[in-house]
Amino acid sequence: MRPTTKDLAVTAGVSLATVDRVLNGRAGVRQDTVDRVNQAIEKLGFIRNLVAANLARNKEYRFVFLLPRSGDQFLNGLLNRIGEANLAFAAEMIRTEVIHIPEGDPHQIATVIGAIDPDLIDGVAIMAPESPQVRDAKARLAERGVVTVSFIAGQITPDHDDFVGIDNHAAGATAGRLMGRFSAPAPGKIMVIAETMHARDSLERRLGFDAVINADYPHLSVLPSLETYGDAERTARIIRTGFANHPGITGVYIISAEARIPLEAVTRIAKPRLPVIIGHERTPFTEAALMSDQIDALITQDPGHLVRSAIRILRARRDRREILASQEKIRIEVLIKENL
Amino acid sequence: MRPTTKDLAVTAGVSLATVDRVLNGRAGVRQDTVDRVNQAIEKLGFIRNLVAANLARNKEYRFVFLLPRSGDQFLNGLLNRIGEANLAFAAEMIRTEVIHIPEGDPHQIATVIGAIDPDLIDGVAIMAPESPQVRDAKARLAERGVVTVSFIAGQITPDHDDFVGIDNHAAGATAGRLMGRFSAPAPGKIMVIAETMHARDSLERRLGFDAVINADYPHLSVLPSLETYGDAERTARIIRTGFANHPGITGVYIISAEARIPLEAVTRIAKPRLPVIIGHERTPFTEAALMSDQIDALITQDPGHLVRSAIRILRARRDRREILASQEKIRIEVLIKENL
DNA sequence: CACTTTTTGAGGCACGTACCTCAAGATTGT
DNA sequence: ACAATCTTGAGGTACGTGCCTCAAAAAGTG
Repeated sequence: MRPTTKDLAVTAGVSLATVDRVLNGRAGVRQDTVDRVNQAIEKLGFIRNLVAANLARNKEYRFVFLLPRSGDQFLNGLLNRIGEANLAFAAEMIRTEVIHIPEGDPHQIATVIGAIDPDLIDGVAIMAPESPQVRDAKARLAERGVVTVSFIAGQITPDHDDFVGIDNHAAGATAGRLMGRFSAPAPGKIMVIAETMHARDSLERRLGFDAVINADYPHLSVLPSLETYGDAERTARIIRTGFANHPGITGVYIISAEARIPLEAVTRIAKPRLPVIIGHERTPFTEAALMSDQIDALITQDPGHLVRSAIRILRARRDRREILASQEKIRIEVLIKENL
Repeated sequence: MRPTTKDLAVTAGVSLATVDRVLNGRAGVRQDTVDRVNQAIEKLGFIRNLVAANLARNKEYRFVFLLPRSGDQFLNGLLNRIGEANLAFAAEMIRTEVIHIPEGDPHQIATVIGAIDPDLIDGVAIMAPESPQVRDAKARLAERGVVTVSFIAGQITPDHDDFVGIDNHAAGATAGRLMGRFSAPAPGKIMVIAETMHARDSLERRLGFDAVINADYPHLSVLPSLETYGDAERTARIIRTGFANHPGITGVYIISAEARIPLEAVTRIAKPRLPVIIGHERTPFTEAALMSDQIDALITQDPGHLVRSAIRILRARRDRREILASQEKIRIEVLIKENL
């Protein structure tokens, strides 16, 4: 049988009350008594029964995902996964909700973060671009006892806050490697399309991409990034101009999470179909594009894994428990038609 | 607050005892009473508090992984992950152990499975090649109340048993696609190396691989599979012979989970380094090979995910609970240097 | 020494569910 | 209408831990 607090008490030669004081870090226990209890823990291999502990606390974990409002397919996928996770974790007394934050304005985002009530919320997963305001708001939240994680986007991890998401430099490098290997060994130009290059994520992906291409595929030249600002008309215009100005384009790399608008434009404009097209994230649209050979590869991160990982980390931090790092590492996945 | 059994009793107009009878499927309750309780469950959105339920049952889940004895790196990785999972799941009253089974002989494997004591073990994850003996042994185990999953290798999923692992046909097809795209658009021969082609996994991978190559890369021809039987000397010999007999080999596909022996032989024998080498599974050796450009891509399945998924499925089946399918789908991962 | 302060023990109630017993009520068959 | 059977209620104990109170013991103070 697993040792219980009772066994601990007997082994350490103290009472249950003292064991409880030590286990929960309450004051008023002499150091050598603390040591005796810890030795007993060691000796018996005692593991606190979280099941019972949570029951006794009658605790419910209340977590919030702060996500941008935009309704693109990647975000919709995330929302679905959060809904699923809410069901799956219900049996473990974890409840999650989503709060949508206005895009762009760091002050507004900081305001929303500041409005989190520590009495109602235990932890927050924040998906927001890096900014001093957000950083400060998170720090204040942490002081008030709410744990936070940076979700997909956001800060370079400071020590007191975990990051859930992929290494975007490596993701870009992965795209670069595939672009290089999929391309013919002949000169060609690569068009790069992003929603905006003001986001750290896009920048890092671009850097990773360029690093690989420049190092190993010098016959390919990467054009300056085109920015769509999420606007379909603008996208069509700049892509059309791009192809007009740069004959010899053999590949396209779509950096942003919403590949639909750029890919549709490229498919319409570039005839015949370019040798290599690579994008990011799995959505109903990109999946279909992969199946119908409109795109060659996708670099993705699993939204379900992202969501569950964020929840697990929030809970672990809340309980001041260690996390199983290998489980929480978000993989950069390569998707082609065959392993969809 | 979450509704409890007490709320259920009040809403349904019955006693706690009756609620308990319905919830746990005990006999002796009239159908319309059952319906009333179920309506109350529906109405309140009652979710059984597993935390409390497991505590009350004072149950410990005892699961076993039946793994081949062989000490290759992939298996070692699995063992490590099982150890980790054992720690991570300890707080949830789940204990796992590993039993090694003799390789090869279906009768012996069936004997080991038959020796599982239903009073000591709640569930078993079995990694063993398909065979009638094993199938029967699993069926008998199921009758005695032990849940099972096929782990990585094994049976085509019958209805009463889950499969944890990747679709090997798709995995082979993925390898084929990468081989095709990474290769120059010129005639070439592909050497295929497997430990044995008697295992269903290898066969399926080969079929998937061939399907893609034949369909889309007719300039490549895939040679008959070489079988190493895990023997280093034999491996070196047949590979040497292979290269001697077939000039114009431009790629190698290593099917089996243990890529070390074949890859070392290929690296030693094929000079200059072949244009494309593709293998399976992430191990310390293949990781290093990827980093040092001895191999171009790996098709992998995450051992940690495999182990945790098997455990979650065993627990869910044990509790007669549904699983979250999207979480348990094992992805076919593509690993290159950049997304290691 | 008496006195204060700190440390410890003993015990109890709570969390939500499982599982048990016993008796009372309802329903059935004759 | 009777007994036999089925169904339900009431109440209890248990799981392992958290958290509380009160008193007793130990340690430290002057």
